[in-house]
Parts: sequence; C-alpha cells; structure tokens
Amino acid sequence: MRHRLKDVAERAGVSVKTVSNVVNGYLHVRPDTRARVEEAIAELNYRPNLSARHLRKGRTGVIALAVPELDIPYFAELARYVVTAAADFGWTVLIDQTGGRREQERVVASGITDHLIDGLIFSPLALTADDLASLDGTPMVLLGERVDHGPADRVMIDNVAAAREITSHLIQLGRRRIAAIGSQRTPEGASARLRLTGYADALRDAGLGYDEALVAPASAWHRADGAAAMRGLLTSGVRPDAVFCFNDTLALGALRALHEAGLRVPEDVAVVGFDDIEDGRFSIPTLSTVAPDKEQLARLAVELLANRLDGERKSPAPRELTAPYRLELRESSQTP
Amino acid sequence: MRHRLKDVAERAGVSVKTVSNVVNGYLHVRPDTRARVEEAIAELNYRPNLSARHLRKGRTGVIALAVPELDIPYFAELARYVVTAAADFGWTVLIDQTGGRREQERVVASGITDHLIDGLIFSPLALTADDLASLDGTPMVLLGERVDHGPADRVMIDNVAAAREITSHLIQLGRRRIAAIGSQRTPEGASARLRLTGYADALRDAGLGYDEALVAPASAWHRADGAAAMRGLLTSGVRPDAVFCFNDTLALGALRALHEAGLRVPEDVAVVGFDDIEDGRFSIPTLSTVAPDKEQLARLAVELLANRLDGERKSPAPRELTAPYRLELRESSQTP
DNA sequence: CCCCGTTTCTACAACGTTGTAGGCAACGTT
DNA sequence: AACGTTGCCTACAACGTTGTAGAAACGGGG
Repeated sequence: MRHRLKDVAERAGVSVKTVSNVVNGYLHVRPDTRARVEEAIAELNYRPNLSARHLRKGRTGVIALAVPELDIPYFAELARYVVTAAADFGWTVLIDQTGGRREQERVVASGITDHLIDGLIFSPLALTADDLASLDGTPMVLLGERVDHGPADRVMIDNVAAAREITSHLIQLGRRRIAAIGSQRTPEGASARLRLTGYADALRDAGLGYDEALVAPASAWHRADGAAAMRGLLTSGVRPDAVFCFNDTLALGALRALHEAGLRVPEDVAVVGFDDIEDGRFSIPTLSTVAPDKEQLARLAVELLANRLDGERKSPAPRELTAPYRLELRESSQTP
Repeated sequence: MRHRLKDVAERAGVSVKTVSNVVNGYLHVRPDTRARVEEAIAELNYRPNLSARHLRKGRTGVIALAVPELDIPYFAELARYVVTAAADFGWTVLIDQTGGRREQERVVASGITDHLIDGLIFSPLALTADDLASLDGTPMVLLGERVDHGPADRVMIDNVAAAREITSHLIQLGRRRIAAIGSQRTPEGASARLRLTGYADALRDAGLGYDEALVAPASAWHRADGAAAMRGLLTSGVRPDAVFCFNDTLALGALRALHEAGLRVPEDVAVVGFDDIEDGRFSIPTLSTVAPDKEQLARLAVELLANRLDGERKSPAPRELTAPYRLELRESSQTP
C-alpha cells in the first residue's frame, strides 16, 4: 500500500535517484522523463518517507514549541501564531506542554529534542540558567521574559515599560489606591517581578507611595487565582480604587470577584490586565489591557531560530529581540 | 557533539549491537558489560537518533492531533487532555491547525501524515466522506460529531440528547420563547444540525412550537458571532426569554450583547451554552452549559488509536464510542 | 569427557532516502 | 576532427538504527 522511490522508479523505468531528483525539483531532468516519473508518482500515490529523508539529510523539518499550558489562552494564541510563522519556513511544529514544571521542562529541552526536532521555541517558567547551559546545543529560542537564563536567543516585550504605562493610565484616571495582583516570590516569577517593577516605577513617578498591602500575590495566574486575590484585597480593608492584574486571566477572575462583592467596574474599581486575550474583548465589562504584538513575537522567534539553524556552526552571539506592544483601553478602565 | 551507537560501542569496547541491546533493555547482557555500556552512554550523553530508529522500526512514536483552531478554548482544552493521554502510551503529539478549511484538512490527513506519524486524531469540520475514503489508511480516529464521514473510528458525545436535555432545563424554568444561536446550513455544520435537532425535540416534547424566527445562524462560533446573532434576535423583535447557544463562546458573546442591550441574565433572558470551557466558570454571570467529559473523550480517542495501530493488519470494523456529559447549571440559567 | 542447550555477544544486512562521482550523449568551439 | 562543456542520467555509499543468524563461551547431564 505504501510505496517507495524504488517502486516509482521501476514503474517509470528510471533509476531511483532520478525519481528522487524529480521529487526534489532538481533542474536537469528531461521534460518527458519528468512527466513519466510524475505520472508514476501519481498512480502509486507515492509520499516520501520523512524519517528516511531526515536521517539522510540530518534535518527533520520539525521544530518544537514548548509552553507551560495550552489551555491558558495567551499560550494558545501564541501557539497559533508560531504554527503559522513556522509554516512559512516549511516547518511543522510539535507542541509540548511542560506544565511549567522544571523536570518536564528539562525533559523537553534535552530529551524529546533528540534528533526528532531541528530546534526549539521555549517559554520556560521554572528552568534555570544551569539547566540551559547543560544542553547539548539544540538550537533554541526563548520566548518570554525570564531574565536570568544566561546567554540564549530570546524574544520578549519590554515588560517593565508596559506595566509602567498601564499603571500610569490608571493614575491619569485619578485613581490613587492602585492595587496589583499576581506578584510572585519564587524564582519562576520573572514576569511578575518585571511587571511589579513597572508598577512601582509608575507610582513613584506620580509621587504615590508604594503600599505593600495593596500588592496581592498569586501563585498561579488562572482566573480562580485572580478571583481569590481580589476577594482577599476586598476583605483586608485596603479599599483599592483600581487594580493592575499581571495577566488577563487574573483580571477576569478579579472582575468576577468584584461583581460578587457588588462593586461596579470601572466606577468603583478600575481593572486592567496584561496579554490581550480574546476573552477580554467580550467580558463584562470589556477589559483594558497591555496588548503584546503576539504575531510579531512569534515571527521573530521563528526567524531567530532559522538564523540559528543556518549559522549553527558559527554560533554567533546570542541575540535578544523586542516586540512591540500597545495599550488596549476598554470599558474596565474608562468612565463611560 | 552528538554521538552515535558506534561512539558508545568504541568507548565501552563492545559491538554496536550490544549497545543497542542495552539501550533497548535486552535481557541477556552480562551485568558488568551492561554497566560499562551505561557508563559510556552517560559519559557521552548519548541519545538515540529517533529518525534512524523509526526508519528501521517502521514506527515513529509520534501521533498527530488536528484541530480547526488552537485558540478556540474547547480545542485547546481537548488538546491538553490528548497530550496527557498520549503520554501514557509513550507517544509524542504533533498538533496541527487546519483552520477548518477542507484543503488544509486534506493536507493534514494525507500529506503531513507521511511516515512522520503513526496515527492521527482528527477533529474535522469540512472534510467529506470521500476525502476520508481516499486516504491510504493512516490509522485515524475522528473526534467530534460529524455524522456523514462514513466508516471510521470515532469518539463523540450524544449531541442530540445533550441539546435536548439543556433545552428542557430552560423549559422547566418556565421559559417559553427559547431562541437558538449557532445554526448552520453548510455541510460543515454537523454539530449544529445535531444540536438543533435536540433543541427542536425538546420543544416538541413540551408541546411548544418551533419558531424559525427564534433560530439564529452563526457561520463561525466565536464570541463575535454570538454577540452579532444575539443583537440580531433582539432587534428583530422576537423577544426571547431564553437562549440556547450551540457553544460557550457564542454564549459569552450573547451575554455581552444582552448586557449592552440592558437586559438582565437570567432574569430577563436565560442563557446556556455547550462545551464547558473555563471562561464560563468566571463570566458574569457564570454560564450554564453542557459539559462533555473531555478527559474521557481524549482518553477514548487515544485508546482507539492504540487498538487500531496494534491490530492494523486485521483492520477490524470501525468502532464508535460515546463519552459521557453532564449539565453544569450556573447563574446564567438559575433565578437567584 | 562429550554433547547439547543456554547465555552472551558479534557481523551483516536492511529500513528509504540523498550526496557524490562519474558515464554517456549532444553540442559548440577551436 | 579533436576538444571541452553541458545536460541527463545512473551506481554506489552513507545517514544510525535494529532484526536475523550465528559464533563463542559456559555449564550441566549423560
């Protein structure tokens, strides 16, 4: 049922290599020979065996994308763009979930890699710089904001500036007791640290004090965590008039908690998030947020990986690229 | 940098095959030989070349999951469960996006398949029975409710019964003008047809008439489509007191449109959806929905595929399995 | 002490592909 | 007419792995 070059060659009355040449678009094949081969290919419904091709060529045409969780909307949207961008390079994308667990991230970074993929685009949460250093040199691009990974190609957005900008927006609305949800003390919390820095910077710029009581931690960044953190803030008596949530799912959870508490958004409390996931465009109220250019992030990551693959031998210095972002101001922070 | 069996063999002073035997856990290897080989493997950080192994073995250890869009939460959640279930069988999952386009679905079903993957789990939207029949027989399991695919292994939930049950729930609330959002006339709309059937059945059971004006089509099932359809219903003057949306994203869009129109949910209009995506547990109000057992769906699909791979030669009759579902009743259909 | 079965290991071939080297015509140039 | 050049094609080897067949060493029963 499944045919090989040899079968096509016999049917077309040429050598195996000639068929290979036709399949690969080699120039010097007589038109009638080419036609005969193509006919045989069609008749047998021949498809190349990629394992064999890749064994021979040393490349597999597959890259992996490793993300913590696929059902976090931000990563799902990112995955979509990466798959699209990779297709432009003729690559297939193998998607891995690490669950954000260091052990699984190490497995993905070293194990799964084995000869099955040409390169890796990686959004690590828990991986340490040491882990990365111990890798055999599978070409890899980091996608995200972990700061302490040591030398590696990387694509990100300026988290500090973005966080500062959206916090300033809240200040310009006249809010003065601005809470933050999503801080993390663990080493995994690099995004959290950067966004917290931007938040604190904006407060300082405006001459507002930084109040520890207004900063709520969230170990994970799911809706449930955002709701819990918001409830905590409300019962603690700090009475915020605005909340900067470190991602959109946290913000959606916070909206829910505010709703349950009978508070109006944005009249009583303004809410902003980070990531610009689709849910935020349809939530009640719609969610103001930092919108990273995900398409650009994905495209840059794929291009960096392509460069790394081509120049593999030369191993140029690691590059860091920054993708743009913009503020997407919607109902949750606009007085109607 | 990257080593082969041969390198390990030379270092350990044994034959290539002995190293292979150690790697594959072959029994008859003397303990001290095994130890020596394992030491060499560790020293060289040897990893098998999967392309070569698979070329030799005829299996790749990779299965593909093809879904229309990864950033549709339902598919993202499903993908997560499939990846997890596949891991139990030692499989890596390659995720493909088809965009629901027939052409891309054909490519995935026949092209990408080529020797790179052992099998395929497929949520087709646009693929026809003819397309499927023309495939070479890559082991495949369909995941979803398309009815006219011809013989193929398949996993699904009973859409008609589920739609009927949740519609009946609305009727039991005392609602009488129950709209439906998401109907489709295209051949792709198999899920839509089944859910519409269940909706109509429930109305008939209750002695309520089926009113064409209460059924709103939606070409895609995104939030924006749900919002648009709901606005259409509201301006058409049919004044529904409940809406059954054929999936949760439609329902979230509908909630948004109702909010904009100043209508209260569930007091003025009750809303229910289908799929039980995470957003619905935190929306305002929280969303009543049909909750398919996604974990079970994924597990059954992977198991069917495993069976199909083992018994490939025998090619048993296609099997259809049904996963359970339950109603998840939340605020959007409960009078507080 | 020989025979036979088991354990341990090895050599070889093959999976399907493509790069390399080279052969044979046909052509244009000296 | 001899020459190099180009176009077209083929044979062979190699990518790294594992199945097969079988050799060598070993041990136990006659």
